[in-house]
Amino acid sequence: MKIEKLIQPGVIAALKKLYDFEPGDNLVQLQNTRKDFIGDITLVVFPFLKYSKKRPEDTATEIGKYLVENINEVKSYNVVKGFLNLEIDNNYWTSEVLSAWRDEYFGKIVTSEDQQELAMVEYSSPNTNKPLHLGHIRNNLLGFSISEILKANNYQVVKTNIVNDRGIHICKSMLAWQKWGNKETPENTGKKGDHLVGELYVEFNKHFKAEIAELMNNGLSQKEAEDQAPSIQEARELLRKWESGDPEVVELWKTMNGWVYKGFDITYKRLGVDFDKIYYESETYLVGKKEVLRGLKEGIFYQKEDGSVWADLTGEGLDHKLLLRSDGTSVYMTQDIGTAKMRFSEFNIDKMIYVVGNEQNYHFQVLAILLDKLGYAWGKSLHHFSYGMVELPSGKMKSREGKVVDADDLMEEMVQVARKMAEELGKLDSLSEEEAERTYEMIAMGALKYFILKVDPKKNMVFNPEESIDFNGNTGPFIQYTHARIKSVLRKASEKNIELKKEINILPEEISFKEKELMKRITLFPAVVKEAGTNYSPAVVANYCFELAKEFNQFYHDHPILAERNEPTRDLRLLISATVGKVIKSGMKLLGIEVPERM
RNA sequence: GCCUCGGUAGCUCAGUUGGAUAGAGCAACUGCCUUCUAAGCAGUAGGUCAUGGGUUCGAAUCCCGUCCGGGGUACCA
Repeated sequence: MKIEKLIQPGVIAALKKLYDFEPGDNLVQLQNTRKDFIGDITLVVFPFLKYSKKRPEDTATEIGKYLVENINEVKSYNVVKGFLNLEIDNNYWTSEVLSAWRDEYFGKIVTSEDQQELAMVEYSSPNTNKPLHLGHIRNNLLGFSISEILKANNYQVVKTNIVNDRGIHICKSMLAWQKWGNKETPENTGKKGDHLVGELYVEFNKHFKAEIAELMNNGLSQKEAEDQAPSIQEARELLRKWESGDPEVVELWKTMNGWVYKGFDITYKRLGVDFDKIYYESETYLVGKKEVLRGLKEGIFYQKEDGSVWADLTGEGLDHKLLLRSDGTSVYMTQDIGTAKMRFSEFNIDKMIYVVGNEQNYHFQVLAILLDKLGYAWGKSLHHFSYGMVELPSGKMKSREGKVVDADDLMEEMVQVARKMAEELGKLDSLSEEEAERTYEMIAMGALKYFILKVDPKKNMVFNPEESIDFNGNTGPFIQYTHARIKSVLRKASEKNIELKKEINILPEEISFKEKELMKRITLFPAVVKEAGTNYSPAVVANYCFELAKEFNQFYHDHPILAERNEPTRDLRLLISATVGKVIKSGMKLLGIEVPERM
């Protein structure tokens, strides 16, 4: 039982008895006692003063006395100003840790399948004209992690990806291949497919930019130049041909997208993310178009004289939104409407979550309204999991200029650093080469993932490519290392035939401050998982894991475990160690981070 | 212009529904491996929580103004 659940009713009863006052739950403010004071949990009594009509100290004392007399687990109290610090009996903490250790699902809420809601999480959603970069990494890691967190909060989760496989951006790469590609393929160059296509995209922009400059020299405005440059005209022509099903163009499109998918698969695999269902824009945009036309027919939308279709959102305090261009082609929004329709007809979705950058807040605000207007009850309930940008010290990444941190390069560098570091420390000498490689990979990904996920998703973050991501301090490897240490102790324990006991018979007064701190920290895990789910925040889990690992390392430093002579103490320390290891492992799993047995 | 999000130590970030003396890590400096893994532990130093008001027992947190920055407001995605 959670400690708050134990104390809260007692406080309410105390207030009723002492002051004949019944507070709402939110008036009873319980918080963990700060380290500088004695106690485990603290009640803030200021809100009760107007009912007690007494000084804060006296009010606190009266309530404290009542709680000690009426709740077994409350051992003692002390009062500092308006804060009532309660000390909880140590037996409570040991029994909580014991049940955490025994509970296979500790921290998770799991019921039978028919009681679970279905959440669909869309993430990644790449364009197929360039390789994945650090921004995509944040997206993928957040999407994967939030899926794991939702599962731990009793959701059935369908991970989905909408691949933006059609449109003008692909045609730019296709055109570049036709004109300047020299018949290069991944096979004849050995290049990764998505990288090859990405190079072509940059190539296109190089020519495009030069053409614009020339046209502007000839007196055109920037806007006119951008519209009339031969490259863009040709790319548009390719798009028209694609839409009309020109076999040659469609063939090239299929081939180049195929290259890209092969490349993406490698990146996704190394990153450790996957999908249960993949949608392709080329298969959903026509559905969207149909929906928009239906909306037009039913008078939900309107058409301008040039043929373009719009939604009037002024009633919602927004602007007018384009849904179909004057030439009848669809825009981003059109496709998202189609995708949503397909998803909801295919799955019984209770909660739809879009993991998409905050630059698209407006887009999703509009999408929700449009779906609602089109008559879908679920429209309003979609959730845009909006996350901040990854920036370089010099500012935003720009893929058009090739100014990006490439996902594959970054992962490879991380592994190299991890390998070098492990070799210098001589840590993995006892492992086979294969196991060592696997561990470098695990540590490198741990460092990268933790670096990204420990930051509040809502906030922008800065990545400095000049400084490699740390492996010491508040990092993934620090937490992984803690786990490996614990595993090492457990291995040694079983070598010595020291078993984890089912009961702990330690005298409460023999429990040290740090031991108790650790036990308290362990019991917090379920609340952390829940909070992470409610707030869509892997960062909450990440920071918890760090605190837990840090406290364990402090404990480990000056508490002998196996060497401890007093058996009950040894048993408790071993139990704490094992449970911390278990919690670290499942916490890190929620972040998509594996933990090694040795490192 | 309008909408929106943000500004916490030199740097990267935490900071629960408003609570006690604002915390970590990195970088700098100093100690600790004959003992269960030193990718660790302990310590020193580092702050006008952008800024000015307001709300109250109490504000980094809530409200208003100002300054600075990001994003959006496209027949781009």
